[in-house]
Amino acid sequence: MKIATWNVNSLKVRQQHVIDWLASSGTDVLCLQELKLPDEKFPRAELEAIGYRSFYVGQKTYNGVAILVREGLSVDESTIVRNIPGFEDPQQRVIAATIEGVRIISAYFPNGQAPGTEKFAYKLRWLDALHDWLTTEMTRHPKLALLGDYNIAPEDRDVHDPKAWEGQNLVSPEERAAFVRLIGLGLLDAFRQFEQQEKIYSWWDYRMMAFRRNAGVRIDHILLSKALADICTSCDIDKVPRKWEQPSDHAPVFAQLS
DNA sequence: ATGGCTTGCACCGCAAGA
Repeated sequence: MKIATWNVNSLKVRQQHVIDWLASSGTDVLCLQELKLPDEKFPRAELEAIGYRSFYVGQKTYNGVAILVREGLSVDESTIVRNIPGFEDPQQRVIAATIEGVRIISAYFPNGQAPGTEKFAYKLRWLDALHDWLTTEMTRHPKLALLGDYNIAPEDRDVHDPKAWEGQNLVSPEERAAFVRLIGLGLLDAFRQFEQQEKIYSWWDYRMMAFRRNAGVRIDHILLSKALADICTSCDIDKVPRKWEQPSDHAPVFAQLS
């Protein structure tokens, strides 16, 4: 099973990119973030036409997450969870589904704006709530994958210019500590389970020709429980869609399970 | 130098992203 995550920055604008990438990559399960559309505008029929079922929770203008599943894979509708249980939040950032016995979670972590702001405090509260919920999820589902836009670059090697970024949003000690706490639940960063080239990133600013300069950060991740990490044979970031016309500022991250 | 694009909303310039 090939699983992937992609922040599309508007599914309305990127609908054809998603369809093209699904076809070229052979992905079985694709987690999407930043749909930026309400549920009634989700392109369910268009994705069904190319052989994918959609599970999603959206809202107007902001946020919104989905899981696209190749037809033929077993999904029990009763396993679908939207949002973090017990965490009151009008922002739609989480959807989970059990697919072929694998717990798949698609998550759009808050951006946080900057340390010290109210949005940053919300990010930390949200990270706490995610951690607490995952504690239970991990015991219920030994085979668990947390995919999404984490808005956290875990280490300096995940940042093109660590000096310039030091202490800033996405790399601050508080955010990195939260990432380490997730790892502490028994999750492994799929990307780091393999030999990787240096300076591999998943997001580049639209401005300042950041992509051409490879001035990026690695903030989109696939975390796997031990049972899944044991059967994971590769994890990579596909930069190609970032070169397409009118691209998302994020590139898809994908992993092959057995 | 805190901008530089891109998107959505709404109809103009602003919020938000990271």
